[in-house]
Amino acid sequence: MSGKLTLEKIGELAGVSRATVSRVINNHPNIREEVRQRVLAVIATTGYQPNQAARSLASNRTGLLGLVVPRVMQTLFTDLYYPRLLEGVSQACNESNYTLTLFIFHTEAEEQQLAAQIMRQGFLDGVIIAGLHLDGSLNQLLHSGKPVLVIGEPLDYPQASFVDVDNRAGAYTAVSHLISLGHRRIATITGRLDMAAGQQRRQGYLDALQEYNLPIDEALIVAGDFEQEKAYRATLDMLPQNPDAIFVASDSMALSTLQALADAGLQVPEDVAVVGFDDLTLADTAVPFILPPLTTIRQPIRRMGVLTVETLLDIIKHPQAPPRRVILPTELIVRQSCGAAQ
Amino acid sequence: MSGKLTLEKIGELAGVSRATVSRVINNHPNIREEVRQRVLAVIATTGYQPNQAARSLASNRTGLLGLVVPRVMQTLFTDLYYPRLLEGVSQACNESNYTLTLFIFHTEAEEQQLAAQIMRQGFLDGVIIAGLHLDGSLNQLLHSGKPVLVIGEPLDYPQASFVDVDNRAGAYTAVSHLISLGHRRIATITGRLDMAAGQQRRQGYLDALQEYNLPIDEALIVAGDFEQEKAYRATLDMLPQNPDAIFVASDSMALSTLQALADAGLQVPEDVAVVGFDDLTLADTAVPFILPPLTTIRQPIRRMGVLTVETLLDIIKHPQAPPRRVILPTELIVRQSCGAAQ
DNA sequence: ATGAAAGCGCTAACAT
DNA sequence: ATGTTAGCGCTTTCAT
Repeated sequence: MSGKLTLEKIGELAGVSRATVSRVINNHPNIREEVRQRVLAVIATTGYQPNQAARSLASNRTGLLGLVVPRVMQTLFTDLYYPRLLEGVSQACNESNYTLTLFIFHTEAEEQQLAAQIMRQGFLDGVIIAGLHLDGSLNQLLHSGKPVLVIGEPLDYPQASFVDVDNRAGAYTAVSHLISLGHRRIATITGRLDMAAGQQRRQGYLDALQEYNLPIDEALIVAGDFEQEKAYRATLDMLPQNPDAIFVASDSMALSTLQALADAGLQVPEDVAVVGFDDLTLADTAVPFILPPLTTIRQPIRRMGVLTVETLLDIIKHPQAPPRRVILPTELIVRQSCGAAQ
Repeated sequence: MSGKLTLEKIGELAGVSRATVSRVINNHPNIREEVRQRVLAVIATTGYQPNQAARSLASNRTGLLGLVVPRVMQTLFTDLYYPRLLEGVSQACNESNYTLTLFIFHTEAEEQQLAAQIMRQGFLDGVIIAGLHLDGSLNQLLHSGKPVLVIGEPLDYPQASFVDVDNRAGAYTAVSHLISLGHRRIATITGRLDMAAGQQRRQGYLDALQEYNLPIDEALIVAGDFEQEKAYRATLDMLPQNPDAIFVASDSMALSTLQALADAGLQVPEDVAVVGFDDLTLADTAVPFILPPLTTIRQPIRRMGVLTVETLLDIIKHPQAPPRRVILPTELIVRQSCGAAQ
């Protein structure tokens, strides 16, 4: 090995110009097969790897995608939502030869500083924002001209491209299921109503009741804000209304609801049926000690990660096309808490 | 705004050469304060951001750190180990102005392909490998000359720099605790013995017994391999030996042990005391339905992430120094499964 | 303390 | 189908 390996050197060894080597590497057409093989052979034997920085500088593409996890979403790092999302995102990046960069904001100062960095020209080819919120420095990103995709419909930015699950339909399915099991006084613990997920899950609940001509009782609609403590309290406070079933807008809250019901001496599903939303760890068999196992609406989180990358790459390829709105279906997972399982 | 913002343009606007602007940006000494202020003002008003690719090409540094999660470790993405590690790593990267890139291997093909990419010159300033295993393409990385740090002591590469917790001492503490509670027939479900964590936790168990002059009974040492199913079976198979306590080498296995004990009609901690290792979700209060809450050895996972980055940056700065061996202490978390809590 | 100028290694437009 | 060449935007000697 003599010195650093560059395109020039490879060309020299293969008896061609550096431009030809570049073409071979980038799979250009119009290369004689024989030459291509010769060049590839030299590359293989030398172990040559192109210099990414030089490449980016010349081509104005970096092959880097950013995944941004805003500060407000941090609490969510306590369940497996992000790990699963990350798996999907990572896999799709691998498959499309992009490298994933990760930005997790811990403080507001970080958010400020990193937002600038993220928008830097010639640094990221595209950005995924996992959970947008108004109050950050991130909204600038949406106007920066850089390809951006948001996970979770951002209510305040109707122009933004996003990927989300069909929260309304999921909630509708959950509540319809409870109705089909004979329940009539169905309550709901709602999520944050300033987020699309919270709003739409509530709407799905309302739609289902309406569809089956059941009365809508405001006393049965209580706020949980996606927080466990609030859900626990809300459940206890609402119990005097004698619900025979509860649709809880997230599994994490549903756990607290189960706890509250247990503390109130009620049996699930005998006294009150419960359906959650998300199908995160808590609900599935990885933790076998939850009694009773939670019937829930499964989000295809991993798939969402994959689609996010694919959609973002499409945006990068066609920057002028109108905003993308990708909405994935959910799935009802029947376990014991609804009383349907035998 | 006229055209693209470059060093040249900033220099023009500030009435200096581009070299001076570069010096200001990179905090070189020997810049007149007045000039520095003038340049900084122009940068601020124009919103100029240096082009990272150009920077990297000229300086041979990218500001990119890689975190590699090998394929074999994938199963571990079912608990919160990696999310917590990621938080620490990410935070430390933010603080030191490095950008984190994430590589999760899903298939062997991916591992092959990405390993080459990761080693590429001028791409990553340093690499963290979270869980090394022999059979991958990753061992090449250790010989590539690139700064590499491994999380978890790699048994097969004594020369590698690593960060790990003190597994032996942690296990020793766990078992000593059980002994101090009066237990004498203490069993252990071991982890994978081809990993340092598995070996050392087993060793800590042995050391504690020896220290207190308790007999070592091979029938009480059973293999769980860090797998829940194996742990479940191992527990049931070993019960005829009448242990009065069990030290389980991971919380995830400990859950299966609790399940097995429950299925065998035994009470914890009354009939058998249990202590786990890791202090992941399963053990803490985020999931309030586990009965009984698990006494365990807490790993400072997040802190490990932070230290990993700091150590790696130190390796980057002093490449010639001898390999780093960073070992963090663990902590006994007493809950109900050991019988010590009132 | 500042400027001039030589690359860093690659891509892509142009030429042949 | 391949070679020549002009940058890409920055850092970093080397002058002054």
